[in-house]
Formats: sequence, structure tokens, C-alpha cells
Amino acid sequence: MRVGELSRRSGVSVASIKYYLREGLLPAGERTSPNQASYDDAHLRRLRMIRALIDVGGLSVVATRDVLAAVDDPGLPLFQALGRASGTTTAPAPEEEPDEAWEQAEQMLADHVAERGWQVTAENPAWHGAVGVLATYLRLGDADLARQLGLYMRTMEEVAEHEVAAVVDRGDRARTVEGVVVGTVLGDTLLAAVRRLAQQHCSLRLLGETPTRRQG
Amino acid sequence: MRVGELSRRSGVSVASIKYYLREGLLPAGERTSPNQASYDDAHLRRLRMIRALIDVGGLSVVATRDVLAAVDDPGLPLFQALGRASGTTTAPAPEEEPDEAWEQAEQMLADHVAERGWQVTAENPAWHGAVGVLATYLRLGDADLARQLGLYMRTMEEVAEHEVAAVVDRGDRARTVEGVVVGTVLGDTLLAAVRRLAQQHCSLRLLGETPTRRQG
DNA sequence: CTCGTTCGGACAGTGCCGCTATCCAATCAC
DNA sequence: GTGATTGGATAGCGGCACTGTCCGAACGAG
Repeated sequence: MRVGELSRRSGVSVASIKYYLREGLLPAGERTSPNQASYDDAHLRRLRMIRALIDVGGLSVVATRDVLAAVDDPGLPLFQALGRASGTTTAPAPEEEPDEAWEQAEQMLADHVAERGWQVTAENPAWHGAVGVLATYLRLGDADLARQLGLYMRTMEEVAEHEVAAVVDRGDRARTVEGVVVGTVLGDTLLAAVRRLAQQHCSLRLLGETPTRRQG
Repeated sequence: MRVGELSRRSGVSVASIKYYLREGLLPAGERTSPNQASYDDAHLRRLRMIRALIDVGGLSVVATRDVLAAVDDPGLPLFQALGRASGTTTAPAPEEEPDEAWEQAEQMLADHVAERGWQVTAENPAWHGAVGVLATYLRLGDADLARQLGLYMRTMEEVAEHEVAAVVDRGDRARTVEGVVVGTVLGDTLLAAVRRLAQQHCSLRLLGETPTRRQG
């Protein structure tokens, strides 16, 4: 198919498709003549993934490009591809100088990681991200919430265990990586939404407040 | 204190402080003369919250304004304030027409909610958000991951239960709401980062891949 | 073969967002 | 008094994600 049909079938404007081609998110179509190309179902699929990562996952165009590059790299071990998805999802280390709160946060995370026996490397950008959030909690004087860290780690370990298990024995490596990336990025969004629903349920149950529009 | 000191103590430029004042994120200082005002520790604290929500939580300036308005509204029940934080955190319903995937996703979520006995209202924007993500999974042919929904709900219920419990018996209502909002918004970021670390740990453990730079 | 449509490709322009810079008269600190 | 700072208004900037326009080549219905 050519770009017009690709646009019609994906719901993405031709101009945007051209933009994604320029930015390297979408591979070029197969040349049928010096200035003519044709696209296939793989392009359509890729285009749908692009929209999902951008619209639902909230990734930027560059982050999406990097994630997709990891998907495409056949030499990249699954582990690395997953890490790549992390790196681009989590904010890129904003060069924060280590103040008191930062060091306290780092210590707190290190303690919990050691306690749970997690084998994680400090090079994982998520480490930096987690420390940053914890430090922010501490600076706001909200140590209470920083104390939920243990709970978060326990529950996320359970989640990750199922997620990784669900992924190990798929046949096609490319499809597996694709699934991991989508699951990682969209999973964040889904988890956040589900957390909101759970919070509504639990606050109703524990606080006994009824969901009336407004009191008074 | 006046704006210069507020800027020095918060690390936010005077220009940005003026911007936040204009946009209604930061309440005006107390007038000491027709064109002079003074700020106190509450302003400093608020300013730190603004930066946390924007930089760490990833909220937009408008979303931050709305969240803080909910914090300030003393008539708003705690439940509502929390919901308000959800609404602005989750993407604002992008007017999606209900196709087949959408209805299937909605059914799936409704079933799980019924099964767990959650009391949640469809007016909760998180409902719409969750359905949107699930529908996206289905459209991508990634039904596997949509099947993690039960797990996500179970773990998020556990998380929410602890979070709500940790919040119920604080004295000051304003501080409580503040804590809830910060915990909700920053909690998303922290949970995502912790999930990445857990994924690294579990993929190491289950896939047996070692975190080498690259194979070959 | 003709002729209107569509194509790939290049590049300029647009709208929004989160600031940032400049200017002003009034006020403050010394 | 005098030089810095203030509150307030307004204009401008840089980045991002497109979007619009133009071109000459190719396609495809008649």
C-alpha cells in the first residue's frame, strides 16, 4: 500500500506519517521507483504502536524513537531492551547535586533493596528516578509517604514477577520485545489508573465518605 | 519576606514566581502597601509543592493549578480532593468513539471490578483512562497483557489500602489533603521507577540474563 | 496519450507551553 | 537622596509536535 492508504487505515494524517518517517520512528517503505515507495502491514502495526506509546504512554517523539530502536535491535538482549524502555520512560537524570535529602533517600532505597535481595544496578536510570522522588518527599517533609517504599517494592516485585513470567516463553523474539515494551510503557499508565480506582474504593470503605457531589 | 528572598530560598527564579502568581498556582502575598507584598513560609512550602508536582510528578501548569485548588477548597471532602487529583493526573478524556475494542475493554474492567467488589463510579476519570489503555492493548493484539488486569487490581488494592490507612488519622485537614495529593501524584512516579527496578531484578532471576553491556 | 490525482521529499510555518526579558512607576534600605 | 528592588503588565523565546505548501515525478482512469 502507499501512504494514502496507510493514513486511512491507521487514522494518522499523511503529514504526520511523513514526520515520523523523517524522525526515524517509522522505517521507510520499500522503493518501487526512485520516488515511490510501498508500505505493508508491518508499517501499519508500527504506526499503531507509535500512537499508543505517544498518546497513551505519554512518551515524547524522541523517547518513542529510542524505544523503537531498542525493539528493532536484534543484538540487544531482552534485558537490555527492557532497560532501554525504562531509561526513556523515566526522566533523564536532571543533574541534581546530592544534598542531605538526596543522600538520605539513596540510603533508604539501598537499605530496602538489600533487604529484599534485589539484584539491581545503580546504572539503571530507574534507580536515579526513585531516589529523586524519595528525596522530593523528604524535602516536602512527607516522610510518612516515603515509608510506603517497602510496600511499593513488595507489590511491584509481585507484579514484575508475573509480567516477566508471562513473557519468557513466547516464540518470536521481535514480538516478545514488542510486548515487553508496550507492557512496560502502557503498564505504567494502566497501573496509575487502577491505583486511582483502588483509592476511590478504599477511601469509600475506610473513610466512610460517600461520593456526593459536595457537602452543603 | 519579599519575592527576592522567596526566590533565593526556593531556588525558583523571580520571573517564574511571578508567572505562578499570574496563573493562580501561588496565592498573592499579603499587601503591605498598594504595590508591595510580603510572603511567608506557606508560600515557600507551596512553591516547593509546585515544583515537585511539575518536575517530579510531570503535571502541567494548569493541572497543577487545579490540583492545588482542590487542596485549598475546605468544603471539598477528602474523597473528592483525591478524585480531583486523579482527574488532572489521568489524561482528560480524548473523546474516543466506542469501537469494538473499547466495548470489550469496558466489559473486561466492569467484570473485574464486580469480581473484586470495588465500589467505583464510572464518573471517576480513572475509569475512562483504564478502559482507554486496555482498549489500546487489545487493538495492538496484546491481549496477554490485558490479562494482567486482575493482578494489577489486586496489588493496587493492597497499595491503596495502606495509603488510605496511613492518611486517615492525621490532625490537620489541610495537611492531610496536601499529603494525599503529593502521595498520589509522586506515588505514580515512584511506583513506575520501583516497577523498573523490580523488572530488572525479576528478569535477571527468571531469564538468567546477565546485565552485560552487549552480546558480541 | 492525456490529464487530474497522488506520490515522496524538502522546508517553512503554526499553536501551545513554560518560562524569560524588558519596561514602568512606586517603594525600600542605607 | 540614591541606587537597588518591588509588583505589575506585556512582549518575546525556545522547544515540541505537528501542519501546510510547493515541487517535479509517477500513477491510473478514460
